[in-house]
Amino acid sequence: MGRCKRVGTIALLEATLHLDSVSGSSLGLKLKSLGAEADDLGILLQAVKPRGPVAANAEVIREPSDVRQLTVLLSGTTCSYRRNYDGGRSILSFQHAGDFCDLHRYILPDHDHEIGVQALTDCTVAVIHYRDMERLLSRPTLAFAFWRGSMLEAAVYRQRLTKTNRGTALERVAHLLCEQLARREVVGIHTPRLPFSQIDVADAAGLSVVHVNRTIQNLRSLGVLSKASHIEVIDRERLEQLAKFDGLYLSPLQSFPSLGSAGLARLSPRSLSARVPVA
Amino acid sequence: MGRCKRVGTIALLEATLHLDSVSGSSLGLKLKSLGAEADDLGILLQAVKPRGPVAANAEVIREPSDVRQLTVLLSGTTCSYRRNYDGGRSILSFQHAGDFCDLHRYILPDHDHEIGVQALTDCTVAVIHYRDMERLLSRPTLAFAFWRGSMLEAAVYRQRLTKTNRGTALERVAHLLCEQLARREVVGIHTPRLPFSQIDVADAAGLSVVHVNRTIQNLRSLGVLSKASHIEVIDRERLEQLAKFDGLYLSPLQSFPSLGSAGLARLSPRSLSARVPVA
DNA sequence: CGTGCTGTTGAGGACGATCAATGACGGTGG
DNA sequence: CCACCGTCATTGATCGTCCTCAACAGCACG
Repeated sequence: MGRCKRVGTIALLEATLHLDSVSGSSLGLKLKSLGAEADDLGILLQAVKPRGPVAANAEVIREPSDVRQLTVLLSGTTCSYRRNYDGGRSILSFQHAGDFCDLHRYILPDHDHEIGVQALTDCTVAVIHYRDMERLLSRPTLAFAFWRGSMLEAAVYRQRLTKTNRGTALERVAHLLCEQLARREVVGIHTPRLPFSQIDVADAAGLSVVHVNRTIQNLRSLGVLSKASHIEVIDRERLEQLAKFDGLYLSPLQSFPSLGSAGLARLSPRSLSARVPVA
Repeated sequence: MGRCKRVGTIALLEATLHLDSVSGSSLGLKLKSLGAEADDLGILLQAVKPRGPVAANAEVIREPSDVRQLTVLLSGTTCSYRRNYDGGRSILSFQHAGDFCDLHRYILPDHDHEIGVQALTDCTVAVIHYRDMERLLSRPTLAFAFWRGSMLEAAVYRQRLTKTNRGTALERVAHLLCEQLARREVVGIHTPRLPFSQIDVADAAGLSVVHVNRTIQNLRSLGVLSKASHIEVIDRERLEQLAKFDGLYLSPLQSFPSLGSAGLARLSPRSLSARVPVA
């Protein structure tokens, strides 16, 4: 798998493309985390066309005509969301530097046209035209990287599904924050401060703003978040405890000894539903 | 994209592989719905090795040693689930004939080892060894079909996320049922009866069994479900109304006129969260 | 004819939604 | 410089959906 072939060469390639080295290296780190090799990055970056800045709160994918291209986030933070019938916003996931904003509609047609992408901070974005994708995908390792990207997205949704359905408000919020911290680290962002408003958190966690506020105050009084008016994690370990967070699902390549589902013995039929304390 | 090249040839190929034609054609239908061509099906079916029956309530993926192969469901219904800390079962999704049970761990290593697959009815399954996958994936249309499969899975999760977070119990349950009906139709299953217990529905919808029971009784009194002790939809249209169901996200290939996000004008910043009645 | 699983019903309680109002902050224009 | 405005954060009070606990009925199974 793609070893660390020195970030320098990547930054160099990016520089030739007028991508600033910081954001570019986020894209590079992201792709390496998906198993792309150093050669792939060069090829890919040739296809990445800068598209300039997007102001906070603006839509990243503007109109249907953006359809024939893939949008990639170079810096800043965005969210993909959907409107629910009553006009509310449901945030499906966040994107950080290096993430693709609309990979979901490259292969599937725009059935998910109802999904929007909104900038949460000032951002810079770039695009890859669909006609260039074929060339990129002809490289197996790169094709696999894209596929992995899709599956990672699915894994994130899965995780959210389980944490969201059951679980208290505190767990949901804590888990959401943990996930973002972990995903940002993958692309080289290590700040403890997250660029979300409480409204964003509410829409992502499926809670009311009021209750998110109270939950955050709770986290603050526990010494997990700073007292500042923004969201800043100061005791990450405790946060992960509270969230019962296990970041394994976010690292696509790290293999580890097959521990299997050893503990999960055959239990009686559907009574699986019952709260059987795991052996 | 993949026209209907006559199901007969598919059935023939399956027969030579000792796959019964009914279940085989589910797999065929599924793959065609993902854009695979008739030629692809032949190639694929050569790699599909029958693995025999699985009794209701048993685990489909038995142990870690099943890791180097993909499991595909030929007949019956299964669910993929995860245990949450308290021993409860969270159902992530259902599989019907033709669906892959563990595609999620082909490209990603078994980070999601904690995901189990349980038979809800008597099933027959087959496997594709990973070593055969490379050959399959060398065919672009087939590789795309697999990728589409992953993305479709993600789309299902997305939909569940929005319907599950917000939305009443009745909506959640109704939507769940609608989704299964639609997905079963894709693979040629048109019966109005669904092979789930109320416990399964509860674990999938993130509700307590008691409340699911009351919700189902509600649906029965509305004339949507039959009074029988199993789950049988007798007024599907009404069910889809109640669920606000739009099955578009389940049909990966059907393209349609770009209707874009016309109605969603640029609104003021994050107040998107507010219940702005959609213009 | 018990045993186990699923389905059903009742009562009480908790978590989180909703409604309403206020404070803090930054930007804009007079 | 200050009044005005919009956005976000915060607080209190009330209400409803859904959870939990508990018990029982029907049914298949041995």
